[in-house]
Amino acid sequence: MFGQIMNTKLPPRTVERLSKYRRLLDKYKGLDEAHIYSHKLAGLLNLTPEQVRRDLMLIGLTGNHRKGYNIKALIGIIGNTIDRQEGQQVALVGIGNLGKAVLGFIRKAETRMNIVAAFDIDRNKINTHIAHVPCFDIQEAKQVIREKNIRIAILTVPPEVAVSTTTLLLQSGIRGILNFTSVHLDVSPDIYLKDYDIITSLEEIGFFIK
Amino acid sequence: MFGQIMNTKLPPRTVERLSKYRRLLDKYKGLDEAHIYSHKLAGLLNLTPEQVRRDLMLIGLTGNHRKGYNIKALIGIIGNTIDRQEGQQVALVGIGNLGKAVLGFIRKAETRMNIVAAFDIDRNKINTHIAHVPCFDIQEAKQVIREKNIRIAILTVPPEVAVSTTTLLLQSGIRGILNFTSVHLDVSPDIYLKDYDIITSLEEIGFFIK
DNA sequence: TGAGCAATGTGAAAAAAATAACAGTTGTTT
DNA sequence: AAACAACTGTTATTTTTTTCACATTGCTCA
Repeated sequence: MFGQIMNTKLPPRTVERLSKYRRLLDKYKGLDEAHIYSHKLAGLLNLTPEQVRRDLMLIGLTGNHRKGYNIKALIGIIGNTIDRQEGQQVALVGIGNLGKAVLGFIRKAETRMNIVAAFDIDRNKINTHIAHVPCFDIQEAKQVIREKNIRIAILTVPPEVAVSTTTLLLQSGIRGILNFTSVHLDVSPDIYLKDYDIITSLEEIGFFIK
Repeated sequence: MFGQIMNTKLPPRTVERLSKYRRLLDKYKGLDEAHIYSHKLAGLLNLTPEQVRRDLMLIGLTGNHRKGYNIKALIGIIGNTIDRQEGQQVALVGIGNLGKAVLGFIRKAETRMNIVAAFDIDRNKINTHIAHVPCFDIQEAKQVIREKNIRIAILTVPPEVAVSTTTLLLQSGIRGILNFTSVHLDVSPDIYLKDYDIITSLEEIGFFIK
């Protein structure tokens, strides 16, 4: 309906920005105008208009030379590009403060990334629901991940068990990991790993403002 | 002692990696060998040896052509490069699940980024200590931030108040922000802002593994 | 209707970052 | 002590990402 899925490779930075365009515009949807200019969108996200136009060009979205880009079409095509049709299943591994916080975030956001299982070792959490997500014993991970067709894990376990947990996850078929532990995970190149390294980020900020 | 502070501009990616080298090597310190090869260090962090050598070159560290890089010297020079002598003061703003988790992380890590104050609106938290960090009413932010010479804030407040809180922080003299809210913050270019956008990261992972 | 303006779309240039290539060093071995 | 091996230091090349520049388009309004 909104143009075809582009299976040409997109630059990682573009994918990142596309996700942001959509989240921003989800709020605009319905309200206000039906269209938005590249410079408006750029301004809202501290980008340049050229960057925005190029990103949209790459996913085959064409705007109106006078009115800008149709917001619904934009949201639609971004969805066709970066989502799987049926959404993707995500597991949360480690239900501590951080895990709960992440759950809260994602529940509020409009996204097709569905957290469908959480894992922990705490008997008090296992077999309960947290924020509507069923909690399992990490022992059952392999089975649950297979059954629910989960490919992505958010890793919020204590650092001591980060490596062993990762090994288990990879054996269970996980293909992408969002790593909140400060532990470096050594994974093969076909696994998509994204590190959220708080200390490093802080030190980076520290360096650049001094 | 370990070579001079280089005040030439370093690429952001280099600064990021330097922080990681140090964290990794802090664990090696004392143990094992006194030296490490670029290819060993690269292997441990999934980088290329060339990248490592270039980074170290940029901070003026020179290795031994046969033995590699002296680990203590490496840690020392990275410190001289990216730390302030006296460390830097950081505030945690918003003491929810996420805030507490972040506190836990940083307390465990060896870093000169010191969290010296936390802010919230919850009467039950104000004037207590959490993980040895004193908690203040956000109303007092301006005063406390000035007094304690805080320049960096970790923003873990609910999205509804993200923008207003940021305004307050910037008025109080904060120069760098690590933003955990999914809200886009529009700050002037002289403020160093780093976004931890969980949804975007997840969608990016989703795209690249499909 | 047609001139003007304010967008878009995109090739080309520039900047930033990563990778390759290799000469130069240093310890080791015979 | 000469040949070797395995590193480092750095220049050159390639790749990736951003920015520039400008022709083209589509609405508006005189």
